[in-house]
Amino acid sequence: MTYSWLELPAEAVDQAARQLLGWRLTANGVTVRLTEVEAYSGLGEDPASHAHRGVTNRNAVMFGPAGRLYVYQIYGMHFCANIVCGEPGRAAAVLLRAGEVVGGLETARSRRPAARRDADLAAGPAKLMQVLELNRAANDTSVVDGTGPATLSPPDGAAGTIEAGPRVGVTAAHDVPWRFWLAGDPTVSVYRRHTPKRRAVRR
DNA sequence: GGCGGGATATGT
DNA sequence: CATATCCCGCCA
Repeated sequence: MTYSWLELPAEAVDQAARQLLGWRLTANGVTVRLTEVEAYSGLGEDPASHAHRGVTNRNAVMFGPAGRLYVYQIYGMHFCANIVCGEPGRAAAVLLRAGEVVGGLETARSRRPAARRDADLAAGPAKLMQVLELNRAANDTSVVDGTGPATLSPPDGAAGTIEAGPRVGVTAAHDVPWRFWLAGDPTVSVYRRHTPKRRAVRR
Protein backbone atom coordinates (compact mmCIF):
# COMPACT_ATOMS: atom_id res chain seq x y z
CA MET A 1 0.00 0.00 0.00
CA THR A 2 3.01 2.22 0.36
CA TYR A 3 3.24 3.30 -3.25
CA SER A 4 -0.50 3.59 -3.72
CA TRP A 5 -0.20 7.14 -5.09
CA LEU A 6 1.49 5.61 -8.14
CA GLU A 7 -1.70 3.73 -8.97
CA LEU A 8 -4.15 6.59 -8.53
CA PRO A 9 -5.97 7.80 -11.64
CA ALA A 10 -5.29 11.31 -12.92
CA GLU A 11 -8.56 12.68 -11.55
CA ALA A 12 -7.34 11.80 -8.05
CA VAL A 13 -4.11 13.78 -8.36
CA ASP A 14 -5.10 15.81 -5.31
CA GLN A 15 -5.15 12.58 -3.31
CA ALA A 16 -1.75 11.65 -4.72
CA ALA A 17 -0.45 15.04 -3.60
CA ARG A 18 -1.76 14.49 -0.06
CA GLN A 19 -0.19 11.05 0.08
CA LEU A 20 3.20 12.34 -1.02
CA LEU A 21 3.52 14.63 2.01
CA GLY A 22 6.06 13.18 4.41
CA TRP A 23 7.85 11.14 1.74
CA ARG A 24 11.61 11.52 1.47
CA LEU A 25 13.43 12.51 -1.68
CA THR A 26 17.13 11.74 -1.82
CA ALA A 27 19.59 13.03 -4.40
CA ASN A 28 23.29 13.81 -4.48
CA GLY A 29 23.86 13.22 -0.78
CA VAL A 30 20.91 15.19 0.60
CA THR A 31 17.51 13.96 1.76
CA VAL A 32 14.44 16.13 2.17
CA ARG A 33 11.10 15.23 3.71
CA LEU A 34 8.30 16.73 1.64
CA THR A 35 6.24 19.24 3.60
CA GLU A 36 4.45 21.20 0.88
CA VAL A 37 3.13 20.13 -2.53
CA GLU A 38 0.66 21.27 -5.18
CA ALA A 39 -1.52 19.24 -7.50
CA TYR A 40 -1.94 20.06 -11.18
CA SER A 41 -4.39 18.34 -13.45
CA GLY A 42 -4.10 17.79 -17.18
CA LEU A 43 -6.25 18.93 -20.02
CA GLY A 44 -9.29 21.18 -19.88
CA GLU A 45 -10.20 21.35 -16.21
CA ASP A 46 -7.07 23.06 -14.91
CA PRO A 47 -6.02 26.26 -16.71
CA ALA A 48 -3.06 26.60 -14.34
CA SER A 49 -1.45 23.40 -15.56
CA HIS A 50 1.40 23.44 -18.04
CA ALA A 51 -0.41 20.61 -19.80
CA HIS A 52 -3.65 22.54 -20.10
CA ARG A 53 -3.34 23.15 -23.84
CA GLY A 54 -2.01 19.75 -24.78
CA VAL A 55 1.37 18.23 -25.48
CA THR A 56 4.34 20.47 -26.16
CA ASN A 57 8.05 19.83 -26.13
CA ARG A 58 8.39 21.11 -22.56
CA ASN A 59 5.50 19.30 -20.91
CA ALA A 60 5.71 15.99 -22.80
CA VAL A 61 6.93 14.12 -19.71
CA MET A 62 3.66 14.95 -17.94
CA PHE A 63 1.85 12.80 -20.47
CA GLY A 64 4.06 9.82 -19.72
CA PRO A 65 3.93 7.22 -16.94
CA ALA A 66 3.69 8.10 -13.24
CA GLY A 67 6.71 8.20 -10.96
CA ARG A 68 8.94 10.31 -13.19
CA LEU A 69 10.16 13.89 -12.77
CA TYR A 70 8.91 16.79 -14.88
CA VAL A 71 11.59 19.47 -14.43
CA TYR A 72 11.31 22.89 -16.02
CA GLN A 73 13.23 26.13 -15.83
CA ILE A 74 11.49 29.30 -14.73
CA TYR A 75 12.43 32.97 -14.61
CA GLY A 76 15.53 32.14 -16.57
CA MET A 77 17.44 30.84 -13.57
CA HIS A 78 15.45 28.48 -11.39
CA PHE A 79 14.33 24.89 -11.71
CA CYS A 80 11.18 23.31 -10.31
CA ALA A 81 10.20 19.66 -10.25
CA ASN A 82 6.91 17.82 -10.43
CA ILE A 83 6.25 14.14 -9.92
CA VAL A 84 4.09 12.80 -12.72
CA CYS A 85 0.93 11.05 -11.52
CA GLY A 86 -1.95 9.24 -13.13
CA GLU A 87 -2.10 6.97 -16.13
CA PRO A 88 -0.14 7.81 -19.30
CA GLY A 89 -1.84 10.35 -21.55
CA ARG A 90 -3.57 12.22 -18.71
CA ALA A 91 -0.81 14.64 -17.65
CA ALA A 92 -1.45 14.99 -13.91
CA ALA A 93 1.48 16.05 -11.73
CA VAL A 94 2.44 17.13 -8.23
CA LEU A 95 4.76 20.11 -7.79
CA LEU A 96 7.32 19.74 -5.00
CA ARG A 97 7.14 23.04 -3.16
CA ALA A 98 9.06 22.62 0.08
CA GLY A 99 10.76 20.14 2.36
CA GLU A 100 12.71 19.67 5.54
CA VAL A 101 16.33 18.62 5.18
CA VAL A 102 16.64 15.37 7.14
CA GLY A 103 19.91 14.06 5.70
CA GLY A 104 23.13 15.62 4.45
CA LEU A 105 22.53 18.81 6.42
CA GLU A 106 26.06 20.17 6.03
CA THR A 107 26.00 19.59 2.29
CA ALA A 108 22.63 21.29 2.03
CA ARG A 109 23.91 24.30 3.98
CA SER A 110 26.90 24.64 1.69
CA ARG A 111 24.63 24.60 -1.35
CA ARG A 112 22.40 27.33 0.03
CA PRO A 113 24.55 29.84 1.90
CA ALA A 114 21.76 32.42 1.70
CA ALA A 115 19.50 30.41 4.00
CA ARG A 116 19.47 31.99 7.44
CA ARG A 117 17.73 29.10 9.20
CA ASP A 118 17.82 25.40 8.41
CA ALA A 119 14.07 25.56 7.89
CA ASP A 120 14.71 27.86 4.92
CA LEU A 121 17.08 25.47 3.15
CA ALA A 122 14.36 23.89 1.02
CA ALA A 123 11.43 26.23 1.72
CA GLY A 124 10.49 26.80 -1.92
CA PRO A 125 10.34 24.78 -5.14
CA ALA A 126 13.59 26.13 -6.59
CA LYS A 127 15.38 25.99 -3.22
CA LEU A 128 14.42 22.34 -2.95
CA MET A 129 16.12 21.72 -6.29
CA GLN A 130 19.22 23.57 -5.17
CA VAL A 131 19.81 21.58 -2.00
CA LEU A 132 19.31 18.36 -3.97
CA GLU A 133 21.54 19.71 -6.74
CA LEU A 134 19.05 18.79 -9.43
CA ASN A 135 18.46 20.58 -12.72
CA ARG A 136 17.07 19.95 -16.18
CA ALA A 137 19.23 16.84 -16.47
CA ALA A 138 16.82 15.22 -13.99
CA ASN A 139 13.89 15.76 -16.33
CA ASP A 140 12.19 12.54 -17.39
CA THR A 141 14.03 10.38 -14.86
CA SER A 142 12.33 7.99 -12.45
CA VAL A 143 12.13 8.50 -8.68
CA VAL A 144 10.73 5.04 -8.00
CA ASP A 145 13.04 2.53 -9.66
CA GLY A 146 16.50 3.76 -8.69
CA THR A 147 17.58 4.52 -12.25
CA GLY A 148 17.56 8.30 -11.85
CA PRO A 149 19.54 10.81 -9.77
CA ALA A 150 16.70 11.16 -7.25
CA THR A 151 14.90 8.47 -5.26
CA LEU A 152 11.66 8.70 -3.33
CA SER A 153 11.14 6.63 -0.21
CA PRO A 154 8.18 6.19 2.14
CA PRO A 155 7.78 8.22 5.35
CA ASP A 156 8.95 7.01 8.74
CA GLY A 157 5.73 7.34 10.66
CA ALA A 158 2.35 8.99 10.35
CA ALA A 159 2.11 11.99 8.08
CA GLY A 160 0.51 14.43 10.52
CA THR A 161 -2.27 16.91 9.91
CA ILE A 162 -2.66 18.13 6.34
CA GLU A 163 -3.94 21.59 5.50
CA ALA A 164 -5.04 22.84 2.09
CA GLY A 165 -5.20 26.21 0.35
CA PRO A 166 -4.86 27.97 -2.98
CA ARG A 167 -1.84 27.35 -5.15
CA VAL A 168 1.02 29.83 -5.22
CA GLY A 169 2.03 31.91 -8.21
CA VAL A 170 -0.80 30.93 -10.50
CA THR A 171 -3.00 33.56 -12.08
CA ALA A 172 -5.76 31.17 -13.09
CA ALA A 173 -7.88 28.95 -10.86
CA HIS A 174 -7.08 30.86 -7.68
CA ASP A 175 -10.08 29.26 -6.05
CA VAL A 176 -8.89 25.66 -6.39
CA PRO A 177 -7.41 24.58 -3.00
CA TRP A 178 -4.83 22.21 -4.42
CA ARG A 179 -1.85 23.26 -2.36
CA PHE A 180 -1.27 20.93 0.55
CA TRP A 181 1.11 21.21 3.48
CA LEU A 182 1.84 19.70 6.88
CA ALA A 183 0.16 21.83 9.51
CA GLY A 184 2.51 23.98 11.54
CA ASP A 185 5.66 22.90 9.77
CA PRO A 186 8.31 25.67 9.80
CA THR A 187 9.57 24.75 6.33
CA VAL A 188 6.28 25.64 4.67
CA SER A 189 6.58 28.98 2.91
CA VAL A 190 4.08 31.65 3.78
CA TYR A 191 1.35 32.20 1.24
CA ARG A 192 1.70 35.38 -0.71
CA ARG A 193 -1.08 36.38 -3.01
CA HIS A 194 0.01 36.40 -6.61
CA THR A 195 1.23 39.87 -7.51
CA PRO A 196 1.68 40.52 -11.22
CA LYS A 197 4.77 42.54 -11.91
CA ARG A 198 3.30 45.83 -12.92
CA ARG A 199 0.12 45.32 -14.76
CA ALA A 200 -3.05 47.37 -14.75
CA VAL A 201 -4.77 47.18 -11.39
CA ARG A 202 -5.73 43.64 -10.61
CA ARG A 203 -8.94 42.84 -8.89
C1' DG B 1 7.64 43.63 5.74
C1' DG B 2 7.62 45.28 0.79
C1' DC B 3 9.79 46.03 -3.70
C1' DG B 4 12.59 45.40 -7.77
C1' DG B 5 16.31 43.15 -10.33
C1' DG B 6 17.92 39.21 -12.29
C1' DA B 7 17.89 36.16 -16.97
C1' DT B 8 15.82 33.02 -20.52
C1' DA B 9 12.97 29.03 -22.51
C1' DT B 10 8.50 28.60 -24.01
C1' DG B 11 4.22 29.20 -26.29
C1' DT B 12 1.06 32.55 -28.40
C1' DC C 1 6.86 39.42 -27.60
C1' DA C 2 4.89 38.84 -22.74
C1' DT C 3 5.00 35.56 -19.44
C1' DA C 4 6.47 32.40 -16.04
C1' DT C 5 4.40 26.58 -10.43
C1' DC C 6 11.05 32.24 -7.95
C1' DC C 7 14.90 33.82 -5.04
C1' DC C 8 17.65 37.29 -3.13
C1' DG C 9 19.24 41.55 -1.50
C1' DC C 10 18.15 45.99 -0.21
C1' DC C 11 15.38 49.35 2.08
C1' DA C 12 12.09 50.54 5.67
